[in-house]
Amino acid sequence: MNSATRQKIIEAAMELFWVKGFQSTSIADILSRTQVHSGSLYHFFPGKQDLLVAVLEYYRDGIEENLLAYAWKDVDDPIERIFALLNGYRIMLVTSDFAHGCPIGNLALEISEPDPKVRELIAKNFSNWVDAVEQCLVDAGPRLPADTDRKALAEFILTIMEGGIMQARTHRDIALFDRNIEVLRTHLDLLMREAERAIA
Amino acid sequence: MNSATRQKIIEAAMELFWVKGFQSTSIADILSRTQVHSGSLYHFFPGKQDLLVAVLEYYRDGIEENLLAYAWKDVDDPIERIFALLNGYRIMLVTSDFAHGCPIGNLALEISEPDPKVRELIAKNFSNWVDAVEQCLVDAGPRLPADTDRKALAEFILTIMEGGIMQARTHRDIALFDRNIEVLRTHLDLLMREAERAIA
DNA sequence: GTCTATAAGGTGATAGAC
DNA sequence: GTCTATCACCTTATAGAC
Repeated sequence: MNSATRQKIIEAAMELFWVKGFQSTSIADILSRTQVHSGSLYHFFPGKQDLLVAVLEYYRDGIEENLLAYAWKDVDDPIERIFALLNGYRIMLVTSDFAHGCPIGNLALEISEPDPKVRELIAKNFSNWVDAVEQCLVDAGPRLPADTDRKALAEFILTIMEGGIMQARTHRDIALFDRNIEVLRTHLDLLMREAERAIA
Repeated sequence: MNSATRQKIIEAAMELFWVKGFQSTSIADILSRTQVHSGSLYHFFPGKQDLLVAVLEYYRDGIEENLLAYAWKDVDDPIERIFALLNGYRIMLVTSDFAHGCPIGNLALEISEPDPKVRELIAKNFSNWVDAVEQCLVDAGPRLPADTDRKALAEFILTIMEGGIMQARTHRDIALFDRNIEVLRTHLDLLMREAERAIA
């Protein structure tokens, strides 16, 4: 069942979990931001954990239209799509003055003893992201060496995004992120050069 | 000023922050684990934040003897020292059944509005780690291309460590970490091959 | 430096009228 | 579905004797 109130709660919780984290966001924070009252919130969500689950489901269901469609609307080249996606996170870091990191990555490290449902939803969010990047690498076809493990490389790219955000936020310096992306660029260039050599 | 009680508190807090996170660790948790009473704890640490600062200073001051000396005691080759260091985190993940991630990385993402002292200490812990890896890359000398930015590459390696741990913990599957390290290995191999070609 | 007792406020969650 | 009122608990932190 869906309703405007329910949706409003999810979106407020999403924003607050993103910026403050799950533990540091109180139910009172969400109530005051939404102008919803406690009774309504608990009508939709039996507990705070259930709200977290709903937020993670919302991310999971929206990756295509909220993230990928936006990042890729002007980019067709599969390799450049990867960098366009990464650049989306860069813009988010800069425009939020480092308040917004990766919402999933934050939760992944914060939730130490997650109930299985939460952990699996975080994992699913990661693997959907990895699948999308893997598809780019598959679409790059013979530009990469034939024996390149494209899934492993896609996981590697998620790792770089997460680690790059972590370092950039900690130092409050986007150059950390940029240098990480540059090294990734070097790596892909080296792979593509290898592939060219194999053909020649 | 230092005392056995103070040290006992720091070590308990370190372990608890590591496993449960900072917010989720209560003062009562620390008191019950140490058998110290509230009055003593607040005698040494005016507030919970000050305890966090002390823990981060403890990490910062111990990186050489608690982390590097151990990881490198049987390894001299500078490139292999990097993989030995990374393997230390791998062992930690496996032996703790994914309870222990990177203590600094966890805090880096959990603390959203850190007071400046906390953020700077986290940054210092990161940069000390990066400096150590950078030194390995410098020591690798001509095995890497002359124009390789060794600082940027060291930052990249920290990123991979952090992102690899994040993914492995989320999926509760060490293979995620291993595949990340394998791609890094490929990257360094490609760089070393480039360097050889430049000489020839 | 350590102990006991306790304060002051925030937390997630509930009851029950409407 | 929404509102008000409120509970029971846990949190960080303090007071003051020893």
